[in-house]
Amino acid sequence: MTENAPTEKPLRRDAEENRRRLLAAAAEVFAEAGLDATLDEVAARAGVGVGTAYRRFANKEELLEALFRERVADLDAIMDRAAAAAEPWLGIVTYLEETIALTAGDRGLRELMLRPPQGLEFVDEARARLGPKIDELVERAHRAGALRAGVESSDLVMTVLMVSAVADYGQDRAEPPWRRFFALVVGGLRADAGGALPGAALSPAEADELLRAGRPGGGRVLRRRGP
Amino acid sequence: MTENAPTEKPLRRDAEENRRRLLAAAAEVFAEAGLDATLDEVAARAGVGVGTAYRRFANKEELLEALFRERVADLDAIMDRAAAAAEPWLGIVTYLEETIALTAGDRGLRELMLRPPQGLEFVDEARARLGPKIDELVERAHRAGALRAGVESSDLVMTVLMVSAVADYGQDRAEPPWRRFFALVVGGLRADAGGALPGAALSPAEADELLRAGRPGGGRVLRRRGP
DNA sequence: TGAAACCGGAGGACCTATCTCCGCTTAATC
DNA sequence: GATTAAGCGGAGATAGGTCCTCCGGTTTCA
Repeated sequence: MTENAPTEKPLRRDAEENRRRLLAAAAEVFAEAGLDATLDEVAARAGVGVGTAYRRFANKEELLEALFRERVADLDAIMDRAAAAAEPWLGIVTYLEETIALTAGDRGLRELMLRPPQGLEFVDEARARLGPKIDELVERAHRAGALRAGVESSDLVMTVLMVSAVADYGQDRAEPPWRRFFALVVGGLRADAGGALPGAALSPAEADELLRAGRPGGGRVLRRRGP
Repeated sequence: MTENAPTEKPLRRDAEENRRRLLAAAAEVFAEAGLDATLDEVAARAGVGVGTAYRRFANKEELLEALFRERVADLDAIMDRAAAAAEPWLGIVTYLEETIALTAGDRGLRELMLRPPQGLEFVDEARARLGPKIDELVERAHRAGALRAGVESSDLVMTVLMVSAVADYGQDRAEPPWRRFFALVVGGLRADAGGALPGAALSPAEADELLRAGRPGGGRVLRRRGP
């Protein structure tokens, strides 16, 4: 889980331990406070000096990458599982439910996917990979007549967004509240929910722009030094 | 609409004109960029120097208050209209639809209601007024058997939140996209939508905390000078 | 036991936002 | 038209925050 590449020569024991602590602290801090938490905060939570943090990770960006690489890979895994679902409708629900479950309570991951700081290519790559997989899922469900007329893949993305917006709270409960709100929404996607939705769906470009428009802060999360 | 209190002696004509321009510019800027847009931005959009802005409004807080007082009053008006609706279910839809319509495309108003900067009492007062009115609406609808079993007023607030989170875009279209997403959600609230929702609703205190937790920035919008 | 690796955290460099100040301009009044 | 009080612009002072560096002292490991 937290192994380092064997190509580099191993760290001293205390250094290795501190690295582990930093990653654990970063996971907590970014999950709670979002991407613009400072490395000072992370270091403090890890019980370690800032200097140590910057010795292990050249900058905030590098820490984010180390931390979120595998979490983004989880999103890919979810899509694969959804595509392999026995029934089309189950695939849709799998995608929605597991994506929300993964991002609920991890504000950092949400912000990473929704308004990616420039300079994190692995996020852009992931977004580019994920889009077509969702399209596929939607087409399959429509062919089976399982989806409400007129529902497009941007509608599914918006569904994730809507529920995620409200998913911050109460992760510690036995039944996290977002499941309640998800239950509220998901029925509207089913074929038997009623006629076609009003208006036109967002085009991929529009959906993307909406994502990037983001919340306060407008996308500027990393303000690197450099020239 | 933009009249000043007659208790103060009137401004010079150019000053009055600039005040009007500043408010108009502020409405645009805060609607687009949210509450942490700067007064410099507002002044620039108004075609006026920053000095003029700070001469007319002692600080950002005062400008926000002048700007949003009436918009908050609109929320009260919506609640009254919803309470007076011929049928209970219509009341619910009125509340949801009109609130979303008002806040969609006005990011400033949304942030104001969702993570009010400390020191704007009129917002807290409004929030305190609005809560019981929503409760009333829900009770009435339940008595009439119009609402899905177990739906509480916090669920309605969350519905507004969910759709609002996605309402930023495309206000200029004939049919703004949020209506599409609203259509997706609203069916889940009806009595015929299915059994009770899973889990427990958020308590008022929990809902309030979720609101205040807010997005990046955590509530610190005004950073006053002073001692 | 010695040296290489590592540590903490004060503080430097830089940025951004709020608000002030003052020489000049404009509107209102006589 | 002249007088004067009110208003104007916008550079920059001030405060506060973030990212990252630096170096004297400590710890690990051979």
